[in-house]
This record gives sequence, structure tokens and C-alpha cells, in this order.
Amino acid sequence: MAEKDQNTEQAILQAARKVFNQKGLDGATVQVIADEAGTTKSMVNYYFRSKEKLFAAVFLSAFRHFFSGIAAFIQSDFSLKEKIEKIVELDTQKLIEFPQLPVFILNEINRNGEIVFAHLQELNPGNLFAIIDQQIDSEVKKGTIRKIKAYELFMSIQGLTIFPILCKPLMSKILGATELEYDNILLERKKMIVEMIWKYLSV
Amino acid sequence: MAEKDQNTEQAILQAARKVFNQKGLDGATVQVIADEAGTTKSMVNYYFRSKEKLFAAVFLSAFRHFFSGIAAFIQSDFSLKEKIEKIVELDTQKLIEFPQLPVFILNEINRNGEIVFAHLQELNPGNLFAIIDQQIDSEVKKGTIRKIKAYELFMSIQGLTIFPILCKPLMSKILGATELEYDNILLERKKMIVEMIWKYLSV
DNA sequence: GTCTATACGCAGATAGAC
DNA sequence: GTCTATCTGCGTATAGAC
Repeated sequence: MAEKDQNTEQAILQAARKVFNQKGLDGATVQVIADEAGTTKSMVNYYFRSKEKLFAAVFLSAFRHFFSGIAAFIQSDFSLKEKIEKIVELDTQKLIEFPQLPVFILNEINRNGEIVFAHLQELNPGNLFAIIDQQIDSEVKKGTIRKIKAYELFMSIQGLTIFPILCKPLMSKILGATELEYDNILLERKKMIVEMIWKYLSV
Repeated sequence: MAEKDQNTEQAILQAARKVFNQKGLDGATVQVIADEAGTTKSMVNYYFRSKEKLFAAVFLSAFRHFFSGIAAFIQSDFSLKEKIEKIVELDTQKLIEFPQLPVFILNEINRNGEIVFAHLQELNPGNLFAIIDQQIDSEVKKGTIRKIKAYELFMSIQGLTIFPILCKPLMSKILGATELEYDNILLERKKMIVEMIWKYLSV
């Protein structure tokens, strides 16, 4: 029954996404994933052979999901300022939808780096930075902005947008903010982030 | 032998710090901690009763270690700009020394939040924000800076300084930078961060 | 206080019936 | 393809000898 296979396999993938996001590679167990998917440990191993293989599948899809949109904007022919705005916009939207994504990704980058590195090349990050560097250069020559390295710009934008999500559990507690209120804070920040970055760049 | 006790207990603590930092609560095992400390699983459980208890001890000390310095500066009578500079300075220094600290802390905040919340009050973060809010207000009245919430300022500073450490394994790979070169990038960023923040605040 | 031995459970993974 | 049963190993934790 090819249809049932699809369903079970997809159910496992979906469950794995959820559990790995919440617990990480080490904290998650095949048992919990199976329960969440409404099936058994055997089935998980039948479809994915091992916990690590399942994890790799989930992680790569999450990684791509987050960065593919950004990569597309970088390669587009928007102006530098438009790209910054679009990236902050897209980031914020994705982060509100999947708040666990950054901890998940950053945790695995730091703890099980090999898995990430092995598949990093497909995004060709060096090339993306080169594109931005070129765009910065041409703006600098026009005298509109100051010189900055693309990776510095990238880390600044991502730091400003992602960090508030990373400390969300803590900050919402401190501020006494509900889920919705905190998401609003994130939405409000968008303007501030773009302005902060752009004001710095402006000569 | 009280002296030997001290040594073994301290050795376990030190080993636990190292292993928990690298592997997190879930990824670490008592066996590995014991090996690292040059003792046995039994001894770890003898001194700390359980892995969770040991973790709580390690985590709290790390958490305090990172934030106590910042808290001190916030409560000092430096000007707002000086405080920003000092905090960026202190952060960067601590991050270079203990690059695993942020992943460790942020990961546990998101995965095992209760442990963090239970002991959060001792830092009295609400009060720290209040101090900054007050200082901002007085500057705003003088017309030197624009209005901003203390927590927004805090998240921006921390995001700009901490994020580059979080993606260090990835970025150093992309940039082809050695440990030392990457640390230099972090040091160079200090000026940029302060300027970015301050330029945004300036009216 | 320190070690060895061991209890006990659950992890991931496989075999084999249906 | 799905399930039950089971293997093997390692996890935390404890008991008891020295």
C-alpha cells in the first residue's frame, strides 16, 4: 500500500520535526517520536534505519527552510537597503512561525557540527557573501554608505533578529508578556533593526 | 580527609562544567564526567546525588558568571554610553574566554526552562531594566537620545555581541578563519557594535 | 571516602511472525 | 508493511566491601 507508506513516513517525519525541535538530537528518543507519530519504534527504524539518519533528514530540511528564502533575496536584484528590509521581514515571519528553529540549528551547529558542514556547500555561502560584498563596494564608490564586510552585516542583521527569539522563554517571563504580546514585540522590532543597520551604514 | 574531598568534588565540578558545556544536559553522561574528573560514576553520585543536581550547580554558576558582571555595570553610576561600552567590552571578553557559554545557556533556557526560572529572581532583572529605563528617560528629557525600551536596548546589544559566537563554528568554516582570527573579528566588532547602537540612539 | 559490583530501566536496533 | 518479541548496551543510581 504505497499510500499508507507515504502517510506513515510523513507522520514520522512530522513527529520527528516536532520532537527534535523541542528536545534536540540528544534529548529526543525514538520512542517519543514513534508515539507522537502514532506508530512504533520499529516503524521509525524501518523507514529511516537509525535515529541519526532521521535527524539528518529533519535538520537539513529545517536548515534549508530557513536559509533558502534568504539566499533567494541575496541573489535577487533588489537594492542593498531593500535586501536588508526583506531579510529582516522574512526572518521575523519565519521566527514567529517556528520559534524553536534557531535554538535547534545553533545548538546542532555547536554540538554536532559535522552534520551541518557536510551539507553546507549546497548553499554556497561564500558566493552569497561575495554578491553582497560587491553590492556594498558599488554603494561605497557612489558615496552613499560606509565600508563594511558582508559577513559583519549578515551577523549584525541575524543577531538583532534572532537573539530575541533565543531568549524568548526568559524575556517573556521577565516582561510578563504572553506569547502574542511577545510576537508583537518582535514585529515592532523590524523597523528598529532596519533603521539601526541603515543608520550605521549611512555616511 | 576534608582536603581530598575538596579536591575530588572540585575536580568533578570542573569536569562537569567542561562536559555540560560541550554536550548539554541531555548529551552529557555521568560516566564521561567521571572519566574527565579522573574518578568514578559512584563518586559523582556520592557528591551530587544525581546528574540533574550536578547540572543545576554547574548551570547556575555559569549563568551567574556571565550576568553578574553585567548586572554590576548596570547598577553602577556610569553614563548610559559608558555602560553600553563596558557591557560590550565585558561580553566580548567573556565570550572569547568561554565560547560555549551562550549555546549552553540559551539551549537550556529553551529546553529545560524551569531550572532557569526558578533561580532567575536572584538577579532581579526587572529592577535592572528599571534602572536603565530611568537613565534613558533622563537622557531623553535632555534631548540627547531618542526613546527606547531598556529591554530592546539590552536585546540589541546582546544580539550583536553574542550571535557571532553562536555561529562561530559555521562562520569560521565559511570564512576559512582560524580560532585566533575569528577572535580578532570579535574584538574588531566591539567598536562597530557600540557605534551602531549609539548612532541609532542619537537624535 | 573510595571502590567494585550490581540493580534496574530504557535507549536504539533487529528478527521473525503475520 | 506492520507488529511483537527480543537483543545488546549504556544510562543513572545504589549497596556493600574495604
